[in-house]
Amino acid sequence: MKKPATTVETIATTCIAGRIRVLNRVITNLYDNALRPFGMKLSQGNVLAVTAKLGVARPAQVCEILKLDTSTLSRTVDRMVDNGWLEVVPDDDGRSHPFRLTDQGRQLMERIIPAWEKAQVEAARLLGEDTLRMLDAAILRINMLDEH
Amino acid sequence: MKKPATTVETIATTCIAGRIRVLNRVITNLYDNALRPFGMKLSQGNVLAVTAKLGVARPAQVCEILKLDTSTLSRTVDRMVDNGWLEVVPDDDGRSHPFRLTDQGRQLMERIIPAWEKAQVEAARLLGEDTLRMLDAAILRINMLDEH
DNA sequence: CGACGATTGTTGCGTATACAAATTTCGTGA
DNA sequence: TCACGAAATTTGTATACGCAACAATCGTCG
Repeated sequence: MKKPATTVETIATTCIAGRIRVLNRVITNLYDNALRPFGMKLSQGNVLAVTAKLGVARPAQVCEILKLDTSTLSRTVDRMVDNGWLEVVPDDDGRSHPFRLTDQGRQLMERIIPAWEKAQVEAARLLGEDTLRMLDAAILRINMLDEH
Repeated sequence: MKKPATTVETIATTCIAGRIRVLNRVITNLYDNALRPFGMKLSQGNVLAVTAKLGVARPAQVCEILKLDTSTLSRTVDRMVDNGWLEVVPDDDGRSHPFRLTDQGRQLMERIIPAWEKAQVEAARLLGEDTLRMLDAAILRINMLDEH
């Protein structure tokens, strides 16, 4: 039964969030480098992928899945519409602004797959199998909380 | 020996980086909320903590530890100097701009500890012990690469 | 000494991120 | 119907992040 006695000097190495952020930067840069030739970054790629899965996507729904603030997604979608990868579709409910992939967006997804797979292999090698299993578990737990 | 046959619809749920980013957003928000009463966000808290550990810190060194681009740190340090938490110290080598905590910065660190600990407990509960172990392992592997 | 390459940071620019506040539209109850 | 609260999204503002280009300083080799 030892009391940890946190000191400012120990926080740097023990902070869970700090270490997740380091991980995030390293891995994100890896994918961003892989996607750069296509003029696309991972954050937009994720939106594209989720939209591909949903068919027609409502912003709130995508934000729920990606745990993104709606204001963040709003501007990301703007850029992707400008790039010709997404298009807004009309909806009965005037408050809703659903969107979907354009043909160009779907073609881009297809073209990107090899680069994405390469980054995926690299990331898996870098992190190790155990880490990947734990990532699955962590995401599961996070998603469970929302449904509760 | 099955070929995975990646399709655009499956990428959303399998992308390692995408899931790490989700994790990062959830956990970062948790700590940012805890630190908000102190006018401080986690990203600055990490710089503060690393600086506390180093005593006198050189930018390149902090960037190496946090895997941050030097341009990002440069501007974060500016803000923290403006806030009175860091001070730049002179150096023989005119290229170097090392910095350290001010008294005010160290006092802030001390005051923050309870809130940080609370977030830390919450994050640990949310992620589970196994995930924390994987985080240790992942960071270790990442740091090993640099030394190689 | 003096030019040149290497080291160390900073600036310009565009995207990503979230909170707070504003906006638009919807549903409902008087 | 119309007024008001709820729901869905956008705007305003500030920080975080990285790449490319620039700036400043240092070492060294001739």
